[in-house]
Amino acid sequence: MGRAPCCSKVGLQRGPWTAIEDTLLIDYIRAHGQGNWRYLPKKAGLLRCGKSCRLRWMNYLRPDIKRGNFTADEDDLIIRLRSLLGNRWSLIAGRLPGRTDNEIKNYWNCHLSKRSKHMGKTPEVPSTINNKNCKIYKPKPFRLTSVSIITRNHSADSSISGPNSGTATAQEDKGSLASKEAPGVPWPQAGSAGDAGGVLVDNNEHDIGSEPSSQYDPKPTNDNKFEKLYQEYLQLLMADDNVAVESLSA
DNA sequence: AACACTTTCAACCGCTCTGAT
DNA sequence: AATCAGAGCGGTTGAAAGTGT
Repeated sequence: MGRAPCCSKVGLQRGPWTAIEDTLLIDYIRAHGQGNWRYLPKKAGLLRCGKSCRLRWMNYLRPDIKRGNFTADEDDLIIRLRSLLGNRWSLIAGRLPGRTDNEIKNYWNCHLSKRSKHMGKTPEVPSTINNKNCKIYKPKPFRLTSVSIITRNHSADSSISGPNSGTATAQEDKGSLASKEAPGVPWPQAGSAGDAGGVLVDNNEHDIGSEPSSQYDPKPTNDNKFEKLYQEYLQLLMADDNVAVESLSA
């Protein structure tokens, strides 16, 4: 499945972005919304490849990005989530409003990984996590299709993924900014599109969920069953500190 | 003040995914 | 079924900033 590079590097600007470039990108996205990254730079008058534009927007220019130091709570959450999810930074970012996967990844590499070592905790991901009646297998990341968007709060119409969800599908991205950041839909009330992962099994090791068959399996075999299990998984993830504690001490 | 070393983080790269044709 | 375009993810890089000597 060979394909050409995302852009011809000839004549394209690289390296740090200038204020003028930032302004061009912001203005364009404000007017036309994000998506179509391949053609966006041309239309916006930028000598950048689409990939570079997307990265700049996602990691730096987006209005909802939170700046400043990580709080102790965020530190704790990152450590716990990483112990559960591994280096799935986009999934982790989906649970930290205003933080980007890149930022969290950098923060982990610079601060938290060292701290974890100092504390004598092994940040490595356990193969399984025991909890009461079920285990959660280390989830494999997969991109979520529009079919499998499942919200954290069960609301029927809240299938709007947070703007922080780096795993939104191309289809979702083609929606306007306005639709994603609509008033009254405060991020992050809905589950991040990318954070649907994990497989639940019962104590007899029966797979009661749907083991993704490939690294990015987007299609649960049974939507209702999957949704129920996924909600359980989310509850465990969000509410049960023991999960993180056990996983760290495993 | 000047230099060396370390840390931080924005940006890039390569890969794999989904959806359309 | 095969191919391609568009997109997202995670690992890595390297320049700038910070710190120590």
